[in-house]
Amino acid sequence: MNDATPATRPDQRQQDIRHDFTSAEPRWQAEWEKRACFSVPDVPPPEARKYYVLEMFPYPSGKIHMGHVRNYTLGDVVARYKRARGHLVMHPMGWDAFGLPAENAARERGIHPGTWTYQNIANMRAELKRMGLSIEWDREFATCDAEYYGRQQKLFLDFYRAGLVERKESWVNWDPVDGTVLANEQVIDGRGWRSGALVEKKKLSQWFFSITKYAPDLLEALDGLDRWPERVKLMQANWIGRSEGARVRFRLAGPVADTTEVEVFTTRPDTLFGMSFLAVAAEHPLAQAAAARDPKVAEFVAECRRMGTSEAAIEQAEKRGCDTGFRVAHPFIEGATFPVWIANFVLMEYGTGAIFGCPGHDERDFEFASKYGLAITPVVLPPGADPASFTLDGAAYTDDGTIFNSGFLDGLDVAAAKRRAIEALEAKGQGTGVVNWRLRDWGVSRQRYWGCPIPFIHCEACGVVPVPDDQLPVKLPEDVDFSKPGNPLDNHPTWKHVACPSCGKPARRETDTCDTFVDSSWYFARFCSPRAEAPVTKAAVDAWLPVDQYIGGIEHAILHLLYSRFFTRGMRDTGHLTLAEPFAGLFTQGMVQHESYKGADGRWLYPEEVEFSLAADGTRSGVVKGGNEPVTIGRVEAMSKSKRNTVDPGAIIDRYGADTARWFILSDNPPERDMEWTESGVAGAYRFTQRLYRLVATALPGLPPAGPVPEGAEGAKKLRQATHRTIAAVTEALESFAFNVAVARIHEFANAIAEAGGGEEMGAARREALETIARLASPMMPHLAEELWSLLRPGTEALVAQLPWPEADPALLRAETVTLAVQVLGKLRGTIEVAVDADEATIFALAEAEENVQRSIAGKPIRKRIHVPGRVVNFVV
RNA sequence: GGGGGCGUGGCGGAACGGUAGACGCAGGAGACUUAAAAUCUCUCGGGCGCAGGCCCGUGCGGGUUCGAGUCCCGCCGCCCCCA
Repeated sequence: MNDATPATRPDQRQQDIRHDFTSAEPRWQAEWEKRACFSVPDVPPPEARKYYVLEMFPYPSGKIHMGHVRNYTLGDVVARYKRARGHLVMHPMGWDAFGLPAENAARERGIHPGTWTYQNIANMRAELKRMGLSIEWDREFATCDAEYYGRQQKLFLDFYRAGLVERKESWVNWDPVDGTVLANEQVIDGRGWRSGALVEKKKLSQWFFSITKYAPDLLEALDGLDRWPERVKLMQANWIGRSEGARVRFRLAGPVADTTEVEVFTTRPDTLFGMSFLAVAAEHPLAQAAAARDPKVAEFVAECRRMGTSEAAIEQAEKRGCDTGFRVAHPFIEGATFPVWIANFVLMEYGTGAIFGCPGHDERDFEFASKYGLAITPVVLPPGADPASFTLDGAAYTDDGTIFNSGFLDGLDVAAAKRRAIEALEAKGQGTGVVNWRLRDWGVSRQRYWGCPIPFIHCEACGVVPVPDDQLPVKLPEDVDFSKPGNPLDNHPTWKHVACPSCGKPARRETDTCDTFVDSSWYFARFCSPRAEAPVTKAAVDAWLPVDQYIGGIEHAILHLLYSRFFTRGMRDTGHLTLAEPFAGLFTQGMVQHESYKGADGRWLYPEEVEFSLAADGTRSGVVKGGNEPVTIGRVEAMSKSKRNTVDPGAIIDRYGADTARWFILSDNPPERDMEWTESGVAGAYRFTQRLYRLVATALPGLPPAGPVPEGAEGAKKLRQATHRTIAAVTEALESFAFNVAVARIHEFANAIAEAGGGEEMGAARREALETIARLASPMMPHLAEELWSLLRPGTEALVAQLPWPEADPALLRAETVTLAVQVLGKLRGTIEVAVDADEATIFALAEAEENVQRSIAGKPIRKRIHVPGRVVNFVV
């Protein structure tokens, strides 16, 4: 290769050798489909090693975006790799198809939500298919299919019968103009996002899944999820929010109406002796009682109500309070009483709506007590502090220490004092140790059309009656009117009027539909037997679940995953399946980002509207294409339609092909991080696909037929070692999701093949190398791999998609010699080449003799010799 | 405010406590072209030196170690989650 022959200009000829991805990619996609390469049975044979790969299914917005490309490429690499490793791989795809955008389209453009959704699905399916994903499309479904949501209704009813569903009153955001309930994110500055009307709080009867029943298990089981990212588990644990503490009953010094006690929840019963006040929420009965007899208190209570009630708002708001005039007795200190205040930072929804204040060891209490001149008594002594002289220095002390000023708790540490205090409370009958949870029950009622109808009927005589199983599915009506405000299901003239299944009298259908998080909480189970009569087939889910590798965005780290974990438990307890954890392995990918561009007038520009140029000093600038309007190159940020910094996957595939898009997306950086989509990066990936093709195509005439590789010349052995080391390295990289490293190793291997040249004696080793590189690249560039394979093995039956993964020959992984770094005092002074089995004395002698090492030692005595086999020699002088 | 994570060339990033910067992108020089594209070769952290080579360098300051990007302590900055 290096002995150039200018007269014939070999590269001139080579330039015409090009991989025509435009025809090749659809051809191989058709071939995979024809051979049903990716099909698996609902119930795998007992000897099969099953592997379930799943990416979070998309919302059918109409077009795929780069985030989808990244997500599905990652999953496809795993699926193809695991298949090659001999697993029976299930890799399905479906659509998270219910939700508000379809109703918005209906309102704005008069198109039916169903029509809009199924059109979008058709578009997106075609786009996904162009990516060459190894998906079993026969398992496809959309959550808006009656075949799907009907089974969901069956699960809903089973959960109801198992006591996992309840109906209770709850506050909602009500838009009085649109006549709809708004999600929190639809309320902007207290106004409805569409109508701009002031949102009101309204109490409605709503459906709830009793997720809190599983709170302890949902928390504890996180420990067993060893292939989940730690931070996701941490986020879930925080969300579930277990806190240990005590309920303490304080006797009122004088009864208030019929009330003689106030119950408080606290996580710090160890600090009870540091109490200086008791505080209740504005909605608390005691606050109401105080308000009733004192207009000033009433005014304060009303003020609290107007304030935001989110935890964040409360954290930031100034701590304010108002004395009720009531007093409570201390459970431990005989004869001591403390004032009862109303405080704006106490929440009625959390715990009991009342707290006891210990300003010495709680920051909020400290702030409150300081402001209103309430007593501050320290009862926890920091390590090393002197109890006689210790004072709090302008802040609460919240860390561990030794209890003092606390009677029978004195001398204990915080944890021990909590236990003792609870024992004492229980002995006196004034309290109990309890566990409190932050997790609330899951409200699933939505007052919308495009969702799964909740299968109940309201009867005046019989109350809430479940729809009998044989009347499922409760289908959405087709003829709906979106011109009126409110829920179209409720507005529908006939749909909701039905006979009560119990007494037969006229009754009314439930018009609420399910939160779309319900739809995505069990789709992974339905994929195992997507056409089954029951929601799932037990033999299928028991065999296929859990999902071995689940891949999706970090934005679903809490809700979707938690709800799915809940649903799986619910399905277990209603006999549908037998496991608790649906996702054994979880991988969360980063976002796809791009530079953003603005025109001279500040309008956002699409990347394809900008023409770039490079100045002599390396700075890049841009102008609007076809003119000279200057462009401001902005930050690299998440692709978004509003900033127009998007790249259309369809256009990329048109121009470079799916393999190039996949290769670039994998090569740029580790998949858990945010990646930057760059035009030059894609171009580089494209160059590599062509280079690989050329490497194979030009070598082809000189290759011997396929067969065993003989022991060859020295050069051949080097190439064979590179081949087998690359197999080992790529395998390891794929196993650990280091796809960018796998790509780098394949690049290096391509360089090694090119450098090895094409001498006659190299033939068999060269064939082995080229066949191997095609196969190693196949999970990432499946079409090109097939194309290369068909060149290398014309007429062969098997596709790369059907071949087993290459095996590295251990004999070729071993090296005869190894390069050791030689350091003097930890600084690199040279390297030596030694036989792998050389003894230490030989190695030290050789290292010491090295010219540059000699100079560094400079005749000084060597005090210590360190040898790390295969790595380094270090002399201490 | 609490919790978690991350800081390595111009850029994305490699690196079981053991030769920092693999691989790619961008850049530079050259070859082939009338030219461009494509392709190929060389170069590419900073400084000193004709060179052999030397010094500095993984956010900053300490520490542990024969040896620290990696481990420990304290800062600074950025990101995420819960508020």
